[in-house]
Amino acid sequence: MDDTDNPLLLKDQLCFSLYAASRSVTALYRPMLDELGLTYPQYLVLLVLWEHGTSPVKDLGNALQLDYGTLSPLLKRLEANGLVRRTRRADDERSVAVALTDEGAALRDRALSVPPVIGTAMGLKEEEFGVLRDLLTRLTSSVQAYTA
Amino acid sequence: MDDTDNPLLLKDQLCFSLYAASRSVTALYRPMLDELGLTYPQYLVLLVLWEHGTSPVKDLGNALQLDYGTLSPLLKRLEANGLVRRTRRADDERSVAVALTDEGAALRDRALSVPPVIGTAMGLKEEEFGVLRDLLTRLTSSVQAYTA
DNA sequence: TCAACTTAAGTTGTGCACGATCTAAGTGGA
DNA sequence: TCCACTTAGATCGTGCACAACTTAAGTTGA
Repeated sequence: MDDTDNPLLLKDQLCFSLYAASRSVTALYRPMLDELGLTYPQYLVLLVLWEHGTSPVKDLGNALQLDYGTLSPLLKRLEANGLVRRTRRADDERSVAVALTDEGAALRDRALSVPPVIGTAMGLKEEEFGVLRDLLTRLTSSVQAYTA
Repeated sequence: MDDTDNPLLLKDQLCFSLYAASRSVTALYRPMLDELGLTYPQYLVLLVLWEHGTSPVKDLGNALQLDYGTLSPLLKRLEANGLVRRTRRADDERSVAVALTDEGAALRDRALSVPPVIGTAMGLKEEEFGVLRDLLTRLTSSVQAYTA
């Protein structure tokens, strides 16, 4: 078998580079987020809340591309840990508003120390960050357009 | 708060682009792998076996950067589905050799139709694939060097 | 030789992801 | 009005990921 004609070589698979990179970055976050009592997806939810304030579960799902099956139990854990509060909206009883508690809002200050460490560990040049983010964003929207 | 000084904006986080891209690509694979009766991590294990033949669990773990806690049950499911066979090595009873069954080996032919579809759906230019894969590979090794 | 150590693998528990299913609340048209 | 439909969210089951722990086999040095 001629390797140059083999489309199933692991090292050539972009999908595997992506999968491995994503897990390695999550692993990089883990010890720092442990100190904050957060998992990586929980951290992402808080990023949205710190940025946009109280949001319905649906908006969190849109922002992070996660469904209720993932978010409902995750938010329940965040609530159990005292970082958010969930309340049914009065004007639409179907909707649940997720709000930061004082403790959840205060955690933002401690989280500010995280991104610089991540950036350093990634070891890319300044302009490479932009190139990579742009390629990933285009890849994702192309794939999602194809799936839809 | 001035957005340009906010290091916690979701859309600026490379880590989120990575996380979202990885999940979207896995979702792209899902319907095609469903037809083969595989999950995405199972597909990756088979890529290694198709390429290298019978391998100890340890080597699979090294190739895919997965630990025994992930691989042991995954391999048990692949074996239950008749795609691989696990046998203790005679020369070192600690090691378990994972071999393809005839059925597992035959699945390769059907898997050959998958990569072209994935490539099309990603919608990147020819040279962008290489750039992206290279950036991701460097990112991963830099992050892993930092973690170690 | 045999106790200390290392290595390969498995097990358990927690927390994502996601498909499938369910419920309850809101909406719209004949 | 009221029935079909849609929407927001929760729940359940399966399969990763990964940390922590356990077991059994192999290795090594005093």
